Amino acid sequence: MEDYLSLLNQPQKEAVLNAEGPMMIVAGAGSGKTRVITYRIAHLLKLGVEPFQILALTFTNKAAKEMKERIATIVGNNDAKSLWMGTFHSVFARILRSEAGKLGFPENFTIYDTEDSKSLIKTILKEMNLDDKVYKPNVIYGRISAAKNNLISWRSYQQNQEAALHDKAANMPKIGQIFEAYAKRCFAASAMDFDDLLFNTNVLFRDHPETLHKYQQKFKYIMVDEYQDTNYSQYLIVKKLAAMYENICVVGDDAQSIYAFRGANIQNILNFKNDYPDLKTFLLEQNYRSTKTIVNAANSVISKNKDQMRKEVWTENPDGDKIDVLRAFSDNEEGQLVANAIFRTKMEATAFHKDFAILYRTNAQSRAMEEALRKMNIPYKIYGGLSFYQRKEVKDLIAYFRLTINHNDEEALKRIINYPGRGIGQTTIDKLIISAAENGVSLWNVLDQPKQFQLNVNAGTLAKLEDFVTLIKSFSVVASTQNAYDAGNHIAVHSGILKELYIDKTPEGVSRYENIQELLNGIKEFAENDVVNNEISSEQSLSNARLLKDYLQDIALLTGDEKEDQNLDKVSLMTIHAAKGLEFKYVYIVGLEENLFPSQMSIFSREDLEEERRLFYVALTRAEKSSTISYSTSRYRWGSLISCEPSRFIDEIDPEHLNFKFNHQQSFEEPAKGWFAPKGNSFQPRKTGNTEIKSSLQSTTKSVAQPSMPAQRNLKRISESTSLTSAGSMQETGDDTRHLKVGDAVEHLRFGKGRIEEIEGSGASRKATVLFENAGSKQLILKFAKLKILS
DNA sequence: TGCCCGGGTGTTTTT
DNA sequence: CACCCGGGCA
Repeated sequence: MEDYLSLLNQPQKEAVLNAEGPMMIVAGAGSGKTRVITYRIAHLLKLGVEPFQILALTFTNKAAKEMKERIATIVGNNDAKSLWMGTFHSVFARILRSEAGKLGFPENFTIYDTEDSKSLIKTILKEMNLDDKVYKPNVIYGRISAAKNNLISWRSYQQNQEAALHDKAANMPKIGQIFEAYAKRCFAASAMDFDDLLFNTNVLFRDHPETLHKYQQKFKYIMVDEYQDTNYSQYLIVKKLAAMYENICVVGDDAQSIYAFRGANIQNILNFKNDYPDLKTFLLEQNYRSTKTIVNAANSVISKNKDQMRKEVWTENPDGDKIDVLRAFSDNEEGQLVANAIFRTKMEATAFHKDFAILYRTNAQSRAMEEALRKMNIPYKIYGGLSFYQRKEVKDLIAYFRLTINHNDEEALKRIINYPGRGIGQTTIDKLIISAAENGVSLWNVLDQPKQFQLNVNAGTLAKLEDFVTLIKSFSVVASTQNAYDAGNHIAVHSGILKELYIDKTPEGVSRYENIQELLNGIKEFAENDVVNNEISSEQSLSNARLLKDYLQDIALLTGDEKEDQNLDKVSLMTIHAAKGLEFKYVYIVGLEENLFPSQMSIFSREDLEEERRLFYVALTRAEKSSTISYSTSRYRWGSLISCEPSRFIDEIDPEHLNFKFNHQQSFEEPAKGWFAPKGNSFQPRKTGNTEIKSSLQSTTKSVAQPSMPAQRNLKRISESTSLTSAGSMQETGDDTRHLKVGDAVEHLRFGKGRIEEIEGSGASRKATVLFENAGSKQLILKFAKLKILS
């Protein structure tokens, strides 16, 4: 710890030594940001600051964990553990727990994840008799989330002209009322969603100045990492907490702001100096990670952005290789090209698999990459996607835990009241929900005292409900008297979940059973660990055992598989967002196509496009030795083949850094001109061609094999493994409907004879409105409808 | 009450 | 294409 200053360059050193007052560290990509933060904390401790007086906020659990570990190696485990370091959400969830009473919440409140939130919204829509085709739960969730991130309560939302106009224009004028119902239901369920954790922290600090004061005094030194990604709600929390000492240090890079879509406000960092006139700014511009080629290429891209702080990232590292640009003719071929390149590079450079990463814009792109890697026996690991805690069986058991700890947890209750099946059907649940809503109480309240809340069910059902209540109550007793593992195990057994999964001997069922075992193992590990010491936690007042409720708090905000072994020698696959903060020797950025990267959602506004460009900047700068980019001229999207154009971002790289490699040995010949649909249009089916054969094969196999095939799963396997040479023509699936026009007579397998009234769309999404003689008017997607043409 | 089928819909990105 | 949902049927 003594000689850490010698490891730092001049601006880094200055930033580390500057302990007091407001400061901003603008850290270019690869400029040693984490090193500066960790050493700065070490330095504060050396100056005599107590670890529990330091608050360090990050955006991901991963970043927090990493930083804690690095600090531990410098200052030792004990000090590192006493630091208040974590994500915004986890730190303020912890504070909210100890202050919950002030907001009318119990200390054991539940944290709703996105799935819970959307499910609650759906329930509310049903109750309000709103069509979820018009009121899309996703959109509503987004609106409510955005409002909360801007500290707009449901009350102010309802009075907000702008919001009203927006919702009216979107044909959803009742979002304000849904918001209100949602907020009240969360409260009744003793639950907070992700945004509530920040929103309610703001409420706490606004309505309870003495509480705010307490934390202002406690946190003498505050650091915020990735400050460019803060939203208004987070911004205000930080500002209030720092108001007393103004020992606030924010670290970030405006060029790497990539979370505006979820409310992050890049202006927070661009305008930071307005809040603190005597702000000191430290610029970290020397890059230690990447080659000159990569640094300069990234600079040439980001210089196209208007909203940015002026800075010049540079490096003393060698020039390195140029950036290879690969072109493929299909998404599958793109996977092959990338897998081949990885294979070759690994051989030539004697590198490890873990030195490689494949980065993409959307998760859907991982499939083609996976397939190609698997074919070449290259081990890989996908980050993101469904995490362990989001699997159905894991969520089911955790729902039991949640309900055990917080009886009011509506989403947990709905999830398990009839799982495993105990004869409590949808009708009964609907009655429960209605009764609860009418009386303004939680579902549990109704369950617990059905007579008092006029629950109208027959005696048999009532007995089943009573059994369920008794079961959960018995779990609560166990959970408060036994440690987390014993309680968890007890619940897994007596809920019937373990048995249910044990009986299922399909591969999926076995895997589910194993997942439950793994979850229980995790709890065991947790229960056997020492209680972490911190002075606000309520844990101390209880015995030393770690209880189930402690476990729940621990995992509520975990997303990824945290305990993933970093030493596995595997190629990493992840979205660019997930790659932020990471580095790899060799990086492959795939899918550089217009409407994919940049995303089609972003190309209408400069701000959105600039965010995409920053995303590309982040991707490029992950690489140490080399970056490779690839694109495909066609790709499957929404089930149909579309043609693609290379991304504008390729053109934005200074061409002196690029090396176009367009050789094609391993795939089919370049198709003749006109094979693909003209620009922007969907691919028009033809009778020959790789992709077309494949899709008609699938429908053929399906219609032939269906009667004798028990499970759909088997069908899929067959269509995948059957040789392409056996492909049939399109005849069996219906006539060629490409020249179909209004007025034509057609026949449908199920609806019978009818006449075309209207045709819209093109390619795979081409739809026809058909008036059938007996079945009325239907809208059909021609690709799937299998119409027979009669006239 | 649970399964099968067809239709409809959706893809940014995450705590 | 893959997933979800609702309707129809056993």
